[in-house]
Amino acid sequence: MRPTPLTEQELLSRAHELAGFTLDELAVQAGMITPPDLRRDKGWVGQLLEWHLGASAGSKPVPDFIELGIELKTIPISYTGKPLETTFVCVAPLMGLQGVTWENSHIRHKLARVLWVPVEGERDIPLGDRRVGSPLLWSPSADEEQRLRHDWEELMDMIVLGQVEAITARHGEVLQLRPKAANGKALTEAYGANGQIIKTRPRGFYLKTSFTAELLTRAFLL
DNA sequence: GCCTGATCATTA
DNA sequence: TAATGATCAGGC
Repeated sequence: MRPTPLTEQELLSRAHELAGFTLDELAVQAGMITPPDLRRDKGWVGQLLEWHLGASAGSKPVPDFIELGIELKTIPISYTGKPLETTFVCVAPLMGLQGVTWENSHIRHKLARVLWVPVEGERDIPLGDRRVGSPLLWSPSADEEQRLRHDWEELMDMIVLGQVEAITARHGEVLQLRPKAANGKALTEAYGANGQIIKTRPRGFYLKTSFTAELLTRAFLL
């Protein structure tokens, strides 16, 4: 991959340089082969952008740009510029929750500073022909953080009370809790309704498309 | 299994 | 057609 950017400005300007290129063009530069589609390569676009931007973390549980504390997120965009998918943030802790607060939560740190890179995502555009858009370096506004915190506290309360299996994607205005695993057979431990420990599918926190649409729109209007 | 990168595919 | 629940690949 390219050298890791040393400053926020360097990272942002490098991201701006990618705007307008197709994924095929970026793949050639990276020495990668564009897959026919994303059915078996769901993370390919993210990995391609990681290469171009010099993300350092790889698959480690730390920010993509460790030194800068910045997380990289590619986001598939429709013809009208709206996100086509929810955005996975991180796995939800289901055990060992004593002392966990919004302030010290994994998700809050993950979302503290995010470099959003929109990429055309309509399925009728061949993968290699999709173009990269203009990047956005984002931190939650006070209002956005308040809404995130509200949903997070509601969801975590249910988890602590042993109600994880009663949570659906409909809970939360901006943040969802949904299964996150290789398949339905993956199981992890969680609190049960009667204080016992149960086995359940691992869950992840996802940002709803309406929320990420707002972010992109707000930045575009400014 | 957990974590990274996410999108797929079917339903409501 | 948007949203939900399910799933794919790779490294450790």
